[in-house]
Amino acid sequence: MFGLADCNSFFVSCERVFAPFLRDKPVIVLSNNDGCVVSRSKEAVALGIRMGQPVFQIRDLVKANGVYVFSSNYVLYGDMSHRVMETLRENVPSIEVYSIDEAFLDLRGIKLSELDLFGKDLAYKVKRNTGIPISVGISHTKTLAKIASKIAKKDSKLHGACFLRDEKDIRNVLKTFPVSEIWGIGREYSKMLLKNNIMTAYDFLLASPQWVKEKMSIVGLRTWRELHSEPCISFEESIKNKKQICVSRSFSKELSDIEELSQAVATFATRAAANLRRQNSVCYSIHVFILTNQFKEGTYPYYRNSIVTQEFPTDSTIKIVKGSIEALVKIYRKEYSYKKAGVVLMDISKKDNTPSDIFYNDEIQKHNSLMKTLDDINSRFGDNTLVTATQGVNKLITFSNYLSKKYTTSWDDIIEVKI
DNA sequence: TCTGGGGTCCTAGGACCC
DNA sequence: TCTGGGGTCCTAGGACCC
Repeated sequence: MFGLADCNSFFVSCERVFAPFLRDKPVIVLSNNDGCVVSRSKEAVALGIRMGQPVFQIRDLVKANGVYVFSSNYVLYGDMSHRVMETLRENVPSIEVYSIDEAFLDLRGIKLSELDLFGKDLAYKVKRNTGIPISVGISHTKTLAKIASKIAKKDSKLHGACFLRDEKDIRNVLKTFPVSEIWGIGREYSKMLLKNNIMTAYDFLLASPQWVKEKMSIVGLRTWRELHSEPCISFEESIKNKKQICVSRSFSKELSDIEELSQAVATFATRAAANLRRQNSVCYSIHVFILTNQFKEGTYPYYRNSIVTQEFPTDSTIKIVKGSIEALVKIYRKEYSYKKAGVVLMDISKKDNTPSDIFYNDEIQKHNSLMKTLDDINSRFGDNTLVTATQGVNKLITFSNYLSKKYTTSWDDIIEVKI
């Protein structure tokens, strides 16, 4: 049996832990730059606020209904996520962390007859230990467990957990479950299925496997089989290394100066390089992209990207910053103003697998020890203690006008809260 | 000038997830 | 005025090789 533990309105729930009066109030959390809605409380959903909706479209609604608004506080959410995962880990043989607010559960060793109660108890423990409400779904496959957790979320009588076991029960649930809400079926496939008169998960179940494969490739077929209780997606205990590492941001104002743009790109490159070293990998290619404001009327969006490939694979911030600036210079045109930029590291491999003679190279050895020192200092004294000269000392300008405190990780904020 | 059959690798684009 | 950021996988088509 597969379990799925899914935090309810995770970012909103994190804010509520430290501001309990927000319980039962409409609350939303915004994306970077306070651009879009990325988390909504039940009450906010009821007001018709959509996931991903741009904030400026709902200004009046927010004002009229006293919706509480937060900028995203990733330091807080990351720490709270960690706490939730710890409680899960203490209670099951192993977990697969699937995203910041979700984990699949390995339920080996728990009797079938006790699983439903076990799920409810797990939800209770997580709420008690962390303050975060979760929904637990349990069934024969990951896809069905996902559905079960959604059922648990919708029906408060289930007390946080739903166990889908018998074939007959599963079919009854699928009959009322919209096909568009199935894990693995997104907007495009939903449209196609609806056109073919497939509205519910049960309708999809009845489609022929040949038809599903023809229309949705083997990925769609896998979903179909999972709904038939045949496990196709396995439990992945270990965290896999990333095959590409991307750091990108929109700017709060448009940038046209190459100096400003270089500082931003150098900052992205620096973060990406640190992530690369954290997973003990090296990369060959550095991909940089820039784009103008795609929403501006009367102008064509300008998008350019370029890739710089290194002679030897590297994890050095210095080399990666240098490469990304080289790439930027190739695509930069001074007549445009840019709204967004990003750096993607590609052709990633494990550092240990790199032919060792490369690392006898003096220069690379120097970079290795320099990067180790840089990482040590930045982890002790904060991320921007040491930076490259290209990056400059100016912080990236982004909006976050509704930021809460770093309640769980910053001494200053903790002291302030106590007072 | 036209003519075959098979294989691999790479890339772009499209779908999906949170 | 204001529109997020970070990933994965699959497929089709082209280049290239023998």
